[in-house]
Amino acid sequence: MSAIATDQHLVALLESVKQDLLEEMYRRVAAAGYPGLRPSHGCVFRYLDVDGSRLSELAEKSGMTKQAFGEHVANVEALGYVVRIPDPEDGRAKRVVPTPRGREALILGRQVFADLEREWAEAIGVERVAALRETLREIHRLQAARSPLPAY
Amino acid sequence: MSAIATDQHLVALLESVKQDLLEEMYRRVAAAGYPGLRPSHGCVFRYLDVDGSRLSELAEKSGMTKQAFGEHVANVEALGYVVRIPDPEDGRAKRVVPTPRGREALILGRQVFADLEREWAEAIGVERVAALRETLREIHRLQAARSPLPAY
DNA sequence: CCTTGTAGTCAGGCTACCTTACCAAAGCCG
DNA sequence: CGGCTTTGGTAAGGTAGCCTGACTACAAGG
Repeated sequence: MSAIATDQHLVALLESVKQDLLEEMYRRVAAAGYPGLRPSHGCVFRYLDVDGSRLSELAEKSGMTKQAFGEHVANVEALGYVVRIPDPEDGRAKRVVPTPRGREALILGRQVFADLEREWAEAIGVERVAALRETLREIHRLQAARSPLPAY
Repeated sequence: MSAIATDQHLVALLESVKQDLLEEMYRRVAAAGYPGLRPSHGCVFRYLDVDGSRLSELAEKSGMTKQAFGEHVANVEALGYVVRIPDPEDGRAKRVVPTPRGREALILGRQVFADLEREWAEAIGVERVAALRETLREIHRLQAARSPLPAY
């Protein structure tokens, strides 16, 4: 729903940079020997404890339904990066646990994000990258304050 | 695929702010009497000329297939914001033309984006919003230079 | 004309979500 | 203890937003 100068459209810019970040990350992770991972798998790893976590706990943190989340876990499991084991403390529950390879990929992924940000800082200045993050956070706070969350 | 401090994760921040922008925009447009529009309809309006445009032209500018684009046009047409009329100059082609209401919504949408940015500027400073845009553009250029486009 | 190219549609498929309905174990609670 | 409710997870089916491949209708050049 906009605009003459599309290369300058904030929505497009935000989307592009997000895409750039994700693509570059998964490109490097794949190149390092951990192929098959897609952006949507990020939700599995994002909050995943190295010792494993409850499925529904991860789903809730990700803001997804258990079903949707469970599907991603199944995919990532099929790729060999995690396994689902019965929770010894609760017969209903299952723990999502990274395999050794999964743990490596997890750590590498986080590393790559840090690397990328460092590279950007070298290219355009540490303070500008910091300012980017800070500005984004402030705008988000501002906007969140404006539209009260859907009543909970 | 990350990270401890998730509120600070750049990917999440970029996504959040993009969402904020889109949601607030469509909220205001709907509140102003133009309901039913969704973010995915943006592609129809984004490059739409006030006098109408060719479907395939819009599709190409949007980086989508004609089929996918055509579906969005059909949706937006069902909402009464555009019509598809045969192109008088080419019997194969059709022109996507905004209805009067569509034209109003189109202009309002662009207005709202400008308003929002101005409001942000008032809240956190003009130069910071400008810096945000500029930094995003630079990072995108940097990253685009790094990964050469899929050979064309 | 007849061939080749272009504009748009139709059919079908995939991914990433959702809702509704269910099962099975856990946790009260009388 | 036996039943009721809650909770963890799965199953089935649906939707939005994209894709590819196959097709039709018209255009345009020999």
